[in-house]
Amino acid sequence: MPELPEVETVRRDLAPLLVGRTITRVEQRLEDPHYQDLARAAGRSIRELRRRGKYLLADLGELELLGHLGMSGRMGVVRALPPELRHLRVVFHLDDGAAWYLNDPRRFGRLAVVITGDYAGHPTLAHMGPEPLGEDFRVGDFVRAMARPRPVKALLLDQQVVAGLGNIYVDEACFRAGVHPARRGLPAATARRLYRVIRELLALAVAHRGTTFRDFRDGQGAHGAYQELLQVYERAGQPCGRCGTPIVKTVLVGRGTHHCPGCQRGS
DNA sequence: ACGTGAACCTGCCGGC
DNA sequence: TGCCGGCAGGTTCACG
Repeated sequence: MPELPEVETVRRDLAPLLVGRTITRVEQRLEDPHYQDLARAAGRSIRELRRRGKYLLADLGELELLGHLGMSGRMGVVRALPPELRHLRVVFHLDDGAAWYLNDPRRFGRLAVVITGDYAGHPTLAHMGPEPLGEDFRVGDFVRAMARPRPVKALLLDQQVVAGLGNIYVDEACFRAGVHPARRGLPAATARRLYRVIRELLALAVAHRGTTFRDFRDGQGAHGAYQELLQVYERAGQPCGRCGTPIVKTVLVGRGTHHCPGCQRGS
């Protein structure tokens, strides 16, 4: 569940359970370079839980705990660890007796304790573009970025252009803006439309707690509702809600890509 | 320097 | 039923 709306949902759910707590013990269940210097978190208290793009950032004072869920990472805060979590990687035990865990079958997720603000070992975070729902996401910068001769899909997946978009929301944003994902060098008017769509789409998805696949539930037993609003993602063969043309699935920049041939022209 | 493709893992689903 | 290939919401590394 790891694009901006899903990570923001995790942040909002976990923050009240984590902020003000002290990490008493760090239990790393698997030796993996994806987990770095975690023992340094022991004895630290969590002052704030923030999000940057798809990263979670726990403020530990002079240190900072960076978290990324990868493709399959799930986090929760529980009184007792459920035995059905078959891929527990890391558990942070808290001073109130609760446990903050990362369960991650594919091990693409990352956790690292760093000096606050020192993202040298995390290039994506170090070069993260503007937050799409924030003030620093400027339409002028975005228009310039989208004028480059790369597929729109590649540019939107690039975290330096705008933070937090992934495969689902890129396809959905292209559909809503009527832009073919393989199109290159967008004119300014089209890029402006896409800019507006991205902000609206992500705000709506956050309000719906993101998109959940299959039967996933997070640590609180909740799940996202945005999947009911998906218009192209995972809808290959189904009629477009706008024009009725069947949605097509292709591969673009190495990712499964969904679009409506009727509404999205000009590849 | 920049861009694309493969690699990194495990689980699940559909087809034979 | 069982095996195999293909695919999955991301990032990073190796190449051209």
